[in-house]
Amino acid sequence: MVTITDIAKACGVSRATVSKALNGAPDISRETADRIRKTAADLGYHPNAAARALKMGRSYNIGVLFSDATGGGISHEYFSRILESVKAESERLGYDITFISQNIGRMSMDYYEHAKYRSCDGVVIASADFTAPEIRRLAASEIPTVTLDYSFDSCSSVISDNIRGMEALVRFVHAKGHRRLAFIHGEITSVTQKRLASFRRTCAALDIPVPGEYIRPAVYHDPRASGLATRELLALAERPTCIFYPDDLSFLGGMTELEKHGLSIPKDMSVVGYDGIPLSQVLRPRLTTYRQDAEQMGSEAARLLIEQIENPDTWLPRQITAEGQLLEGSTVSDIG
Amino acid sequence: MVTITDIAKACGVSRATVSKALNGAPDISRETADRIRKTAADLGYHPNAAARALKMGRSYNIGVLFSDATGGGISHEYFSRILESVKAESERLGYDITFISQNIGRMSMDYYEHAKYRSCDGVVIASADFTAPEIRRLAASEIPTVTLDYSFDSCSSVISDNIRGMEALVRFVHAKGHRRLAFIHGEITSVTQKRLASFRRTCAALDIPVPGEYIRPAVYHDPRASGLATRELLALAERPTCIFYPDDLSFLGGMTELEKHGLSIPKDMSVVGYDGIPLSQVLRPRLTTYRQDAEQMGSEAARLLIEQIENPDTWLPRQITAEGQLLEGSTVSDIG
DNA sequence: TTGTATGCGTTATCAT
DNA sequence: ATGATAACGCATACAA
Repeated sequence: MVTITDIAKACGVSRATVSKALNGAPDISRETADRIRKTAADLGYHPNAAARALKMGRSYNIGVLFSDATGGGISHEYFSRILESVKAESERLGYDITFISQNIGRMSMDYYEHAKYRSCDGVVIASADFTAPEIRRLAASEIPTVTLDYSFDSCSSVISDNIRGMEALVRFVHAKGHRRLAFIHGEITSVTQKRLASFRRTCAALDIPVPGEYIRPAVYHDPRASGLATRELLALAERPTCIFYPDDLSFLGGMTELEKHGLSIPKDMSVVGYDGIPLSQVLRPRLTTYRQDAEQMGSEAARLLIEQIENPDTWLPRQITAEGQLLEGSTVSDIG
Repeated sequence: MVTITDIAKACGVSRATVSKALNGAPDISRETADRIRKTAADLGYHPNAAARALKMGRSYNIGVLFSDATGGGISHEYFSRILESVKAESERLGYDITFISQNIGRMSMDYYEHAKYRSCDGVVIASADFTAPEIRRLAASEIPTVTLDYSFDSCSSVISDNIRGMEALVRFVHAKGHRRLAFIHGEITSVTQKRLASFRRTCAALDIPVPGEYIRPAVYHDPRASGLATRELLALAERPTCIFYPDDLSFLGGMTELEKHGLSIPKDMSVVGYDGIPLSQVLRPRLTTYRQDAEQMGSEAARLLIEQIENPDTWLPRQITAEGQLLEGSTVSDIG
């Protein structure tokens, strides 16, 4: 490994001078600086992140938190796209990313401790149980933190606009003449609560009654659970005319169930999804759904975080809502 | 931040003693060790990874390489599942993972340099252009490296058994009576070459002729490209009776195109996919495909790498092939 | 069994 | 404009 000492020797200067030259300090002569930089390049020098982190207390490393337990695993398209754009934007701005977890090996630490252990300059909480004390501890700590799809008032956050997204879907379906809307929802999280509340509120505003039996619990990204909920809805004395699914993937479970009953979409039953993953748009009929802009959310989160890291004095928490977009497929019939 | 110095003061011993006690050195008395460990816990002590890495030359951090450019981005289900299991297994064994890339911020370094910069103990190359010089440099370096779906003879690797997988699919289709098989393939990579070679070889073994026009190029995970290829196949004077798609997701593009032509699956056209993602099994009809065990591959890769890191002396490169499994859906008609 | 001394690679302070 | 020196937190060879 080539270190500043090697460069110092090669150039016949002190290590201090090398360090300054490499970091563009103003008190080094033009020529010396150039000579040092050239030698560094020739020797293939690159700084040692550990030494730098130790000395400066800055690691240029940001932690990313996916608490898999909560069902928001990396392998779900929505989250993996967020991860990908957080990664891309962070790297563009000079930061690496490391996953933060609990229980690394046999030493147990919570998220906050793990982030400290790795000297993370900041943390992005992408998916987690935000009510858990370990998460709250991290969010309340001195480590700059940005949350996605949830907001603590002490942290910046990027929120997908679930309220408006759900409202747009309900209004669209209403405009097509539907008055019996069933809603299958995922695990109760703040996102779920927002969508459900928005669903109810919009229905109320449009004078659509929502019988209790039209609201069914299921699980995000679990076609089987939504298939089951679909079956229950179909068993009702008065069936809904349109079913809202927790997400696009879950809809596939419903699709199967509807086919089993010999019902065709949208002739016999209308459906809408949520997320707007690419898959939803290659299905036939194209799924009517609401697209969340995961890419934008990820890069926005990275930018917010790094801005805070680099300007701790002028920083104030900001909430950014990422607007989505209604994708008008062909799964809602016009029964007006 | 609480350091060993704080503990040393609190316990009235030297820093060295604390360090030894905490690392379970054999030459510290039972009681002192216990006392020190208790104080450490009370004070909420956790080691500083940077200091430790600097001193020991070991970071307990492994680099993961996803060269997005090559189409193997994190957001493709196959890769995100590999990532997830690499992450889980690494954490279980006491290692964090950090993404390795080129051009971090404005300083440009190649993969090898990036890994050195972060003192990675080892690297998993999950998806990359293995012919690129930067990749070869990394693989040939002194940094322990494990590759997925490609093997350098100096590195351990975990390979999905594409040869056997494709053979299984061809034999299955053949047994159903099909003799006109079309093959749509992804970008030319070593994986693609293996599948294509296996396809051709198995067809030859079964006396199935493969006209050149039945082999069509497309792009992995791109339904549109496969849709196009499908259209070309349908335009042929003599249509195939079964189409092999590059992967399950790509099949969706073909599905759309077949529907446009009023062809139903599998009555008018049989199809098979590859990957066996969950989606393929909730579609109706269920897709006939070959499941790659991404979870096993990821955790196997992590284990191989860490084994090498921790036993550099006894280590020898190993190639592990991960067996998959034919998922017999209902998209291949019996025309025997 | 415990303590002393040293250095990992870097940056920052203060002299020169 | 440049250099000597200390310090970041930790682990280890060696001394006691």
